[in-house]
Amino acid sequence: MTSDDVLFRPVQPVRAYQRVAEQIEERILSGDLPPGSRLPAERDLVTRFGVGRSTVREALRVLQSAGLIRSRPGDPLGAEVLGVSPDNLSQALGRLTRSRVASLGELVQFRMVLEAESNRLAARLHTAEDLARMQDEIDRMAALGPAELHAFSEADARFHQAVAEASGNSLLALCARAVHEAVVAVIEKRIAGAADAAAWMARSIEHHRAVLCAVRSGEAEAACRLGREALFAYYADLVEPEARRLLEASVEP
Amino acid sequence: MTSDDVLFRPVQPVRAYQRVAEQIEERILSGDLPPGSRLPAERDLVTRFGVGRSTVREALRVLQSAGLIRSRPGDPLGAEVLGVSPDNLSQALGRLTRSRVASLGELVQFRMVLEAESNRLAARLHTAEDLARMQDEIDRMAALGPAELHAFSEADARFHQAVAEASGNSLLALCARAVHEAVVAVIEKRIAGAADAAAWMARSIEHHRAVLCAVRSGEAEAACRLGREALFAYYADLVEPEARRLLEASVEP
DNA sequence: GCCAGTCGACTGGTCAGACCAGGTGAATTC
DNA sequence: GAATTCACCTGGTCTGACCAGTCGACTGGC
Repeated sequence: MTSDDVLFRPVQPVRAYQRVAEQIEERILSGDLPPGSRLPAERDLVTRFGVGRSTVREALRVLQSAGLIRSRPGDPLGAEVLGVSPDNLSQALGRLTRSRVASLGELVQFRMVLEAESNRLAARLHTAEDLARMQDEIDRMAALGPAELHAFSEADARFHQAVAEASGNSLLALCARAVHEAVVAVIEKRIAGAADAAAWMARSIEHHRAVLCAVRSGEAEAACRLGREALFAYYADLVEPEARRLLEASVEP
Repeated sequence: MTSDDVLFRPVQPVRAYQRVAEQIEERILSGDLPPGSRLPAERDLVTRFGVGRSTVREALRVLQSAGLIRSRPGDPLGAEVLGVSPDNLSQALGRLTRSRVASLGELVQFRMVLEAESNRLAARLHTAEDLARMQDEIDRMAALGPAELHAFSEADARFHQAVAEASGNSLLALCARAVHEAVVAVIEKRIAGAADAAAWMARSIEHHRAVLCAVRSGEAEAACRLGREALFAYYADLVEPEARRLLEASVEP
């Protein structure tokens, strides 16, 4: 009796650089090499692992492209351990959209899902500090003039970030941020050409106040619905026409 | 008047391997190098880019670790272009959980969000082929004995994959798969030690039938709720006790 | 004594050349 | 015609070298 119908699995050769990268990654993920600590110099690693320098360097490149370490030429302390960051996540999402595997419509719909759920959970699990952070960002947005669109958009991002973190799920928050970034990267130029920035900003502030109100009073479903509707209102006209149907399926009650 | 308060931004030197990697990545993402096509040999790239071989190799390592290409020693055709894959996504998610940035509870809750939304959208947008695929996988699961847990779990994954693809949002499907894989990677050993595999499998099939039924008849909210409840039922006892509160906030109506 | 400049010993980034094991396909042999 | 051999090319690895940049200790002048 075998729980699998394959007795032997095909085994692919493991490259030397891969084993080096795995060992170092294991040390980082296990917390043995905390963020801020330093790796030994490359020429040190060469003797420790018993491999050539190119092998060590390829391993370090892999770790660096995963955002786990950062190296700077001339640094006598060696490469710096960065720990796990969400940059890799947003990078992967960005690739998916740039390669047309995922369209802008799908990206926006995905953001609707994440933000709506963030709102719902935030309404149930928020703390007083969370509410204060959200209020702060709204105040900051309200204080900005129509020419400061970039700063406005950053405050907007921080507001949504605060909501996502209030949800208590850091994974949700990280993904929401990555998707937000990906959407902004795609759509930034289109939104900049919009006609009446002032009206758009006023409406946006209005919406954020409504969300905060729903979150504060614990109306989970209302907060959830508000998030969906707002994204639909902002982006429905910017996505591909055939993607509108997708978005409509998401907002329809 | 500047929309940014910084006139000059700090500029970090761009490494040679980075520019090489960017050029190749650009070609892949733009569709210029479709999946299945081949990159020139390394020694070719050396002359084309005018850099050393180690530089080319480090660039290829970065692309390979991002899942964009795959190289095999001795292949006279050169590295193979794989296109964008979700492997990178699930790898990043796995790192987040392994490094305790995200707990298992958060991972499961995130999966609840994605699957519930997949169910909801699938109920609204499914096609006849989608329904057939789901039915197929349920039949396959029902035909398996209690000893074939691994095959059962794979069919289960394919069922959820079919639902996610029926949602019409490929990004949602990719992320759902990545999260599913990450959950399985963490929890596989715990679930294998569960007492009555047969009862567990029967209950699982029952649940999948209920989801399919709701999707087929277009009951979006019911399908959504079923997804949440099922995940709660399966995993609530396996996550950290303090994470139960998170999950309860997700299922509570 | 203190500060500024110099210098040397590192660092990572890059290159060139070499060797190896493995795969391919054409030439060779039966 | 089929099986075998073999030259050639692939990616993987190692070595040794050089460069530019960084840092710290040393040394000069004030």
